[in-house]
Amino acid sequence: MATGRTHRPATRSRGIPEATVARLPLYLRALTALSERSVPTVSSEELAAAAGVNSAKLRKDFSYLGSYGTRGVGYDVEYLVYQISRELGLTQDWPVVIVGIGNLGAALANYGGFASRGFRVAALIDADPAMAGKPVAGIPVQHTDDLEKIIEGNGVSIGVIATPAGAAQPVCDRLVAAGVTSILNFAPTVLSVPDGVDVRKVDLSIELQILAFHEQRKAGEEAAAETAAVTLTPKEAGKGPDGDVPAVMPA
Amino acid sequence: MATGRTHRPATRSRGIPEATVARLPLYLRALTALSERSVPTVSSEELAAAAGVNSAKLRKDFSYLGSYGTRGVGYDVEYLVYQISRELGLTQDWPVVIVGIGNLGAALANYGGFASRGFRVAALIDADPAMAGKPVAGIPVQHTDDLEKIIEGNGVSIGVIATPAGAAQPVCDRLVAAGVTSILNFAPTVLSVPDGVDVRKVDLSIELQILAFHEQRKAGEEAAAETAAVTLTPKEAGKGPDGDVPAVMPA
DNA sequence: CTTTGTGAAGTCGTTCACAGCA
DNA sequence: TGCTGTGAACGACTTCACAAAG
Repeated sequence: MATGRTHRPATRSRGIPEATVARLPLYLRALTALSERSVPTVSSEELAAAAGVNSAKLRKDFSYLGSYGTRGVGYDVEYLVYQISRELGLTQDWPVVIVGIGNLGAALANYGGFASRGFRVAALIDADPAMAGKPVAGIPVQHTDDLEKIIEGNGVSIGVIATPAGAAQPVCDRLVAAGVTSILNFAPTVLSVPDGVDVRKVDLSIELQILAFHEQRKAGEEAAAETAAVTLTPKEAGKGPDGDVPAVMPA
Repeated sequence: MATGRTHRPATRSRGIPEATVARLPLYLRALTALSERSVPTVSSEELAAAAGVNSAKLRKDFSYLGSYGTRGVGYDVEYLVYQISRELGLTQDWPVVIVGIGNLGAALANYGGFASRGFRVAALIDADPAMAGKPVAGIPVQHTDDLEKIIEGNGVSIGVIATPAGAAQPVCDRLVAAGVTSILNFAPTVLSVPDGVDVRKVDLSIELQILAFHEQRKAGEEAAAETAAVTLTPKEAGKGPDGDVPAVMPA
């Protein structure tokens, strides 16, 4: 997961498990596609396949929202779209600011997926005075000096941080002080925020590292299949599983 | 979390839980920062704070790797950096290709976090013939036609998909056929891949939707605190928790 | 007969709390 | 004494399997 929450003791929000909440957007996306193809109903089996989960999980997830299906038939697509949208709070408009208009910030500003789901890019903010006034994705970039004014003037409660790592915490502090209570962080840093503020992080490098781990493991398995138990029995080959002796030793 | 795996029955790789693997890059980042400041040792408490987790979890995580600490003292920073790097497979070089050089693809190509951790952008690939030859982040973009040649010629096993949703599955199929076994997917689609191929996805829109859910909940709680139990008892207020009556009704 | 909704069982992950070691 | 390493308790999430409903 390129993602994860920070802080906060995993409270069950309105009785809906966090894991379920994280899948609702997935179901919504699949349902929207069906809706566009004018499909009237889906079974849990079909929808689960489209969303990439198994059907038992999907039914359990939906059971937290209520009894929205019809036994022997399935789920009404339009109705489910509405219910999930409402549950996720997408029936209202969410003004969002993006701070840090580098490559990534510009990519985010141009990303179509925002607008389509109730999110509106209310402002782009950057610390570089040379950027000020320049339009990115049709929106003029504003200077960091006006951050508080922008947040308060637009009633923004969701902020996206796409600054370099060093700038992230100060920006975060200012966003929070100005009233932002949800932050999506793309900077490779741990942000500390007061209680009541949600932080979600996306870290590209972390995702790749997780893939590398599994990739390495695949390679190791192939090798192991060839050399098939030469010296050690597969089970219990000494404590700390060392490969080669490292150059550095512990104190 | 902006992330999540697709397919595959959550196999415990080399005995290390998936949840632990996902946190190793976090520890590594914190340790690298300490290393740059020439800090020789850290306690689980300090390191946990820097990584944004609690110390019990950190110790448990490390216990899966081996006994790398010293009781009464803590962990040797350099030694741990080495051990975690090795465990994640970062002591080797991972050539990576990025397919789809739009705003996001360009941002990824320019992202410094890759090179710093053993990942090397081996090639940039785009379907637009007009892009071919143009340098992005100092690397010339190549045309999709040569995808297989590029993958095989560079021994690439990790691919990043940053194409529009519609192009993602075909691109994925070609990557896999050419030998890629790990994919980082930024396109908002569920990719289907054969067994043995890992897919991780990053979906910006999904992250925002999860934030919106919690944001909405916060607003609801404030309102509830004011109107304090007017009509319904907090517990059991009828089955499906409806807000307003929807425009569409179920079949 | 088909497909949902859900208790019960099972699996995985986190936290506690303390024995063990330096 | 201080801090790690870890069994054991706990809690969250998933899967099973079937009763209930259309």
